[in-house]
Amino acid sequence: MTEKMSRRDEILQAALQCFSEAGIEATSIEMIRARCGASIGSIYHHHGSKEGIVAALFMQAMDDQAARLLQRLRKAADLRAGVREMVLNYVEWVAQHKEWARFAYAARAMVAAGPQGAALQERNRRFYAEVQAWLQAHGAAQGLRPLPAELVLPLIIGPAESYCRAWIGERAKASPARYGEPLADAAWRAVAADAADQSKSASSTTR
Amino acid sequence: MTEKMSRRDEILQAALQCFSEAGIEATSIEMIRARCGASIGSIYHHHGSKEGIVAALFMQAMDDQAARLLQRLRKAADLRAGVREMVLNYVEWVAQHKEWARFAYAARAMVAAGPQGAALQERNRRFYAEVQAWLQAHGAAQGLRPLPAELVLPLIIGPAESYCRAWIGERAKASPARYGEPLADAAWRAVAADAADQSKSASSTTR
Amino acid sequence: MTEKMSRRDEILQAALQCFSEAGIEATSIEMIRARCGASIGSIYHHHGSKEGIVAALFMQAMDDQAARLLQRLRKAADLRAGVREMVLNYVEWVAQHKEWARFAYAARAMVAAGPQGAALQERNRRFYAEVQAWLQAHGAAQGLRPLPAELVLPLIIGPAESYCRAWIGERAKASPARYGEPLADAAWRAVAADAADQSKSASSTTR
Amino acid sequence: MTEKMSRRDEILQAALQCFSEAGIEATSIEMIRARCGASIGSIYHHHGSKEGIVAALFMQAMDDQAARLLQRLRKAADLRAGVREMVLNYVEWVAQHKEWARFAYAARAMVAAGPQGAALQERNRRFYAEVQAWLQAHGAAQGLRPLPAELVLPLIIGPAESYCRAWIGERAKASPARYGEPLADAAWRAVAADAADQSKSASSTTR
DNA sequence: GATGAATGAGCATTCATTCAT
DNA sequence: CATGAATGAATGCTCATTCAT
Repeated sequence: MTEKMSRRDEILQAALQCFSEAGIEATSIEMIRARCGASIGSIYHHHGSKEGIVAALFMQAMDDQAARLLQRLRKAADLRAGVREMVLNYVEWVAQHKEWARFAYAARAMVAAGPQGAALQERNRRFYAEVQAWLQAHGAAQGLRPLPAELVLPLIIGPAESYCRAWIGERAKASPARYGEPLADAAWRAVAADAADQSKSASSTTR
Repeated sequence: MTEKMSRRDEILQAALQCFSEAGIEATSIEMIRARCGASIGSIYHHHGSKEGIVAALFMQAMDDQAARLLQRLRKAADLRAGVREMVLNYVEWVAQHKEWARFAYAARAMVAAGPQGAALQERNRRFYAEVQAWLQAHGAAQGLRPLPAELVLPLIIGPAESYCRAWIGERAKASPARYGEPLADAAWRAVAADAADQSKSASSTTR
Repeated sequence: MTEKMSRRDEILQAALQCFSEAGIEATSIEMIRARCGASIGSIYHHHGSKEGIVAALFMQAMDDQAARLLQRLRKAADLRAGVREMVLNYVEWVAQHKEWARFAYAARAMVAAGPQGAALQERNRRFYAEVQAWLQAHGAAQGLRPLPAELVLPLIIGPAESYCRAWIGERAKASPARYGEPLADAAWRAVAADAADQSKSASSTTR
Repeated sequence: MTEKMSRRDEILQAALQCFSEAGIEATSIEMIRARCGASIGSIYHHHGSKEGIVAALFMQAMDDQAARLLQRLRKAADLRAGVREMVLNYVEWVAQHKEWARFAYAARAMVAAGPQGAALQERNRRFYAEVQAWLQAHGAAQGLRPLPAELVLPLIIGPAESYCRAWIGERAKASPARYGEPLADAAWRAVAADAADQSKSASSTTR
């Protein structure tokens, strides 16, 4: 399994480790080369530039996270379960990919400002649309309190993200995976419609 | 007002603008020099290194934000009001200091990893202790639901931070200041004890 | 001859000329680059640092001098001839390589204090051991007066070195090569056993 | 005694320690300032430039050494005693002033190349003239073997200098002061007229 | 005599990238 | 596809020196 990785992916993995240890800017191509054993020329052949490596790793991270979420949403019964999956998926992904997550937090601004910025924007647009579609299809109109659209995801993911950043930065000890449930509960309380309506909407998403 | 600024502070202001426009790594000392008119030697005389400039600006940001919050907390009547002030202070500070906030988000990891890392940690420790003390003094034991301590601040600030980061990164349009109330409400719902207990504890916090 | 020199050696030759003309500290990488036509990157590619250039040049000088001496010693018939070769080899090498010698006098302290210091010490240890072995094999026990071991080489080479330094520093006019014989005679008088024993030991060293 | 040192001399002593520890080029004015407590302005007031400090320290060293030698020569009975004093004075001075000696070896080239170069040359000329005069006055014409003038001092001092340099560079362990007598004996053998004449000339310097 | 903020030319070194083999 | 020598612009930083107070 691990034995068969393409040269291209070996380079990405070496780069990820370097980025995580030293930071993106402080990592030189030479450091990546020393780690994966490839030649400088080979690295450029496969990725074009340092920025290309960063963008590829970042896009892979976003895609991996999104694919897992959409899969989990498909199995979620109702709105509350869906919100729960969003939070759990987030904390579990970060907990399972600490280095990759550290890199992703640091790389977003860089990728957004680079030549892949437009592609990233488009990717995000599509992903958010899918999530919105799922929410609407599961009764968001009644189940969620009326909120500015751009506030919904921050309310759901914000606390999880905030804790994960603290964990990544060694300012919090416990793995985010341990706090999935309380974070999911809080997310639901943050966005759910008033208590009176919640039981109704949660039980009958079709209406 | 602007007329009377020390050479030291002129340098910091010029650096902040450069950092915000080009990013910290992409800003050279020469760019800062060109902006504030000081000599390279003077910059080093006052700040020692580029890292020293970053650390000074970051510490000032943290201190400014913390000082404002502690002042507002002094006027907050009860637990709910205190939580609200935390959120409002956060979004308002970011809205009023967009460049400084952008810089702060980018600089934290750098400062934490640098020679000022220990000083930052100690500063944070003291600040969190003050906030915790305020919360305890205002009935957190009954008014807040039982939660891991390291989760409380992420739950309160997380959504605000998440939205602010989106705004800073031009992924959200409206000023965070406009969403203070809904974010404060959500924060309260995330951490408040169950409705039944809330009225009790809220009324009993005043003494 | 000059046509076929590796880029690495071209850089060393250019550096030697710069060091000799301006001094080691006063020579900048840019000066070396201008002289040999290589790029800055190429210089660093081949030598790692300015200190690396100095160390390489110094080690080459020591090796060149040592190799020549050991070759001459092989042809020396007896103890007196060997001492004579040591002195002659020293003054002739300096006379033939004035720039290299000037550099070597200036560089020793620097190399000894640098990362190559240990390598230099080991190299010297081996060289002195070879010389001592030659002396012992040629009857040093009887032919030389009893002297502290660490005094033998200073007694033999000291006057030659002292004069060479004066010549290099333009405080003496005549080429050291012209004074080989009187310096060799003096060296022998300095270390040879008393006259009565000298003839004996000198005649018995041949086998 | 030590309590009463002029600010000027305090600076020189601090500079000497810095030079000895870090090397002349690697010592900055700031390092000297930190060591002696004077201000940068004060250092420049007293010595004009870094080169001025080096020149002052070097000239003091030469003067100190020369004054001590001339005093000892006044008490020397004959030629051999004079040669002995030259060697003993040299090794004892170095042994007693290790830092100063280390500095002097490193500084000579620098001072000779600087604006004080002419002054140094003139100083040396006068000193050598005095030594030559003493030698002539004590029968050098008969007592010393016929040698090129520029070889006499290297022959006398060379071995001592060579050993002292090794000691300063930590390549020899024993204090040069311990080897005064063997070095003085060797010096005499190196320059003295043939054995037959030696007793004569040594016993009757006036003829 | 003393002070130390200000100056700015100059330096060693790094590093992403290219390209001939 | 792979290699690694070559490139050279750009950077953070040092440090001797000046000068107004």
